[in-house]
Amino acid sequence: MNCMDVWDKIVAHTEEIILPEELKERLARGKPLRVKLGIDPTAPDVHLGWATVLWKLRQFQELGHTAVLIVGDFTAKIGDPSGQSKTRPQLSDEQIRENMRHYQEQIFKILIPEYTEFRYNSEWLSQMRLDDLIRLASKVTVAQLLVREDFNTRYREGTPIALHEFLYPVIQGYDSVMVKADVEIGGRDQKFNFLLARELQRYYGQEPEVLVLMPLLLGTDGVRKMSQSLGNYIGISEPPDEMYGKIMSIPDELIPHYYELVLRYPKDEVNKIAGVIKSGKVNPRDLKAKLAWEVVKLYHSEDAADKAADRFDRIFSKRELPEEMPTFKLPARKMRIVDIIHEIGYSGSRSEAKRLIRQGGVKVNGKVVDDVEQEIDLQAGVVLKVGKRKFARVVYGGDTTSR
RNA sequence: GGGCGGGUACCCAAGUGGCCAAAGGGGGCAGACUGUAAAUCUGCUGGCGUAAGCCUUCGGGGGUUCGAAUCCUCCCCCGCCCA
Repeated sequence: MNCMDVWDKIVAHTEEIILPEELKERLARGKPLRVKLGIDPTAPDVHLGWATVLWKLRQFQELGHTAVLIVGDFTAKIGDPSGQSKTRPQLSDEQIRENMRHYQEQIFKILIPEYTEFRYNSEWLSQMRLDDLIRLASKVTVAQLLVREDFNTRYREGTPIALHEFLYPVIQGYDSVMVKADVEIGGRDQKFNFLLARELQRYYGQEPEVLVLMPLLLGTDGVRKMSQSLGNYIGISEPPDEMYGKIMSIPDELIPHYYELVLRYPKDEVNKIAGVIKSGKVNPRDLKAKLAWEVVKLYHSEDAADKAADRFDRIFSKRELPEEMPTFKLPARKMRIVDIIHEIGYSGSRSEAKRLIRQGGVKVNGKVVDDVEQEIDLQAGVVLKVGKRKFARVVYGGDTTSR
């Protein structure tokens, strides 16, 4: 692989690199680079959007560079002292450990463990003294911070901005200083924070890190970026059926976008796909099914992908029953339909179950049951469908409940 | 420290004594239509109850009243302006 190949590979699928010459220059030195990636331990699910960043990081690893993962445990332990933000809950050591265990399981589906270094930022932040912090803070002006879009709009709209929120980007930048990052990688929404890191590194006499900014993947709603807190995400560890189903439900316009960012297809192929969709020659559904299949294959297996596709077609295209469904054993021979639904956990409350029944969303053995009071004979076992996608086999069988 | 404006359900937001479990929108769920897409239409959207109804919810505590999201009072929190 010659230099040009390497460079093309690195640039592929990135949104922006700041500055490319600096990166070229550093790569040319032939020494392993330290590539920083910040991790928020409060959001432990790796989703497809985040995965695009991880794949880019993996490329660096394949080229012999080191991934330096900074776990933001310090800030996670503080939480959001003003209590304003639900996305920044306060976590205990225990929870952080638990989240990180879960996180690593997923992350190493993509990253190479031997080239991955984990650092917890409490390591240096908990040692920091107030005078250190003030000195650090003096390097950044409020005007500078107000440039950041979300701060800016909140300021203009008069919604509160707590002082510590201003501090977070500064602290994040300080992390870069502490690990002497050569490169920092992340979504393009991190640009502001990353630029600040460069300035701080310069202040501490370090060569500023190169920024590798990745495009943001749109979530299943097709409008906002994929994010755990917005609930529009597809996790890389989700069961195959879920994953397949969620991908099938993305808006059509997103198909090329997903081929590009999730499957990392080269630009010209993505364009070809977009062209085919536009031409109307192919049912977008088929391209979406292919996409869903590929993604499940990527994160699970070919076999799992086949099964998921098959199940999907059965349930939604042919409107048949899935081959497999969970079985619940309930302790009574006859039960009211509301109670059954609630008992097997397919509704959050009895009222919700009633609602579903009244709206015709519940079927027993293929027949709509719209009477909340309807008693169901479980002696022989029944097949229950709740809403569009929940199925269960329910049978009388003592007091054990199992899936 | 002073003045003004605020805090309502998952989110935004109306409501200023009973007709308020609380308008409207968003989101979500369900149904129709479909390709579990989009768009559209319809319905539902605190809990318990077969139901009548009961219970909990309008920042928190006390109070007035037959009755409070609405009035009084104290407290907490936020924004703007002045210092």
